[in-house]
Amino acid sequence: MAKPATTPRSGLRKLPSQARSRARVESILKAAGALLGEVGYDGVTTNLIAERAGVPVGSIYQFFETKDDIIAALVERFQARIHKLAGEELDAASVVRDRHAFVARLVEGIAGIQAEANAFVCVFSGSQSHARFDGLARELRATLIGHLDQVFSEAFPRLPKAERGRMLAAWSDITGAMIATLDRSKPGERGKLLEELKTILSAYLDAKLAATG
Amino acid sequence: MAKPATTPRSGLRKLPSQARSRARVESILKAAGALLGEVGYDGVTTNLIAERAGVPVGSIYQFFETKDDIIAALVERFQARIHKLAGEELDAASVVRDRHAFVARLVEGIAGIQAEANAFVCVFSGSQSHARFDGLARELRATLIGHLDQVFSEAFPRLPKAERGRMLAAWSDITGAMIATLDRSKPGERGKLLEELKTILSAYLDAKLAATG
DNA sequence: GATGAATATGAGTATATATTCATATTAACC
DNA sequence: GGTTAATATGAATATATACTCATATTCATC
Repeated sequence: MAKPATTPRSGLRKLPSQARSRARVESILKAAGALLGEVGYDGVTTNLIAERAGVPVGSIYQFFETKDDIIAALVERFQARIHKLAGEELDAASVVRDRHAFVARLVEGIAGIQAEANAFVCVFSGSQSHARFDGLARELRATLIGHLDQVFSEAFPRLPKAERGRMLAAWSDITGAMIATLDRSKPGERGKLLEELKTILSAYLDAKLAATG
Repeated sequence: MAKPATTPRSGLRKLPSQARSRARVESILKAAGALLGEVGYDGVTTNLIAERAGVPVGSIYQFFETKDDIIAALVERFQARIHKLAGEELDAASVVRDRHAFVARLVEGIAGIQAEANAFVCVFSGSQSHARFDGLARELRATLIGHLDQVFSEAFPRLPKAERGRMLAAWSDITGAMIATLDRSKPGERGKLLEELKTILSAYLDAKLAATG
């Protein structure tokens, strides 16, 4: 009775096996991601998500145990994207070759999945308000900062470890703040804000490197 | 009966006339500001504030109409500080003279009132989740960004207005994000994080100016 | 087209949290 | 020290929101 009919994976209460339900799960995730950007984590209610997704509340709980599991599913996708970026485009050699291009690819990569990025922001910078996100936030840190830390330590061996850590923490904070702004920006501004974020991170990186030689 | 005994001002339901109650209002504000940094706006409950302040819940409502009025009172103090900074230390001449020192004074000025700064962050970057903060957020923008905008337009006339606007918006986002991190940092890290914030804002400003000549 | 499994539905429940209010205590002033 | 206004107190109330569940519908497979 409480046993799910299909083996649960990936934070889903049960795997949607029919096309109909798979589409529903997608619409729920999409609605939740968009709403996160618009009204923030605590502004998001299950009823809001359901309404936006065009499904009744009950359907949400057909596939997700809790509201937070929706966020968690989005974060999982975010992490998958980071892994993909890491494997394909963001290695030590490419930072050394052209660090501004590296920053640009990172920014574009994250901004390319706005709904998931909104979940990242909510968990990453909101974990202090919601203890249940602690574990997820740690994972996120390991995924994003951990990878960059490795790349940078290889690319810039003269930059002390502590400095690198502070810089990457700040990078994440800055990126998170701008992602949030991005989501509320007018369509025409979006591109300019992305350029702004690239400028900020690049200038900051340059300054850190200049300070250490 | 509903009429307050003293003329209400400054968001307070009634002015505390005795020393005892004035101290209570202070302890409530202090507790609320600290908790904002620790657990965020939605993590703050009136019971938590009361407990931390060492007063019963009822006492909060003796002086504040709603929970948000506590935040509003903190924001008011934040604005007062900005006005003070603006009048005394942050004018166009001083940016032109030494813009890194200007940034440093701004950062120190804001970081010097952590409890109030936490309220600033909560209203400034949280207004999307809480419509009731819309007006307050607009005021904050006018106070902080408005002043800097004026100073910068005088100091750097070659920087286009739109660029200036984007930069100041980003400045606020960055500062907000770092303030939040600051509050959760270990005591020993605080100073270094403040330096980091100065580095970021300075490097960004330099980059913008370099791009425009 | 019949049968069981998957999915849909939304009114109803449980819980958390802001706010009140009736009552008790303390200060101020004559 | 008596009187009134200010303040204190926290159990009780109102409300919002996450989540459930009994029932209805749709899908897959024969």
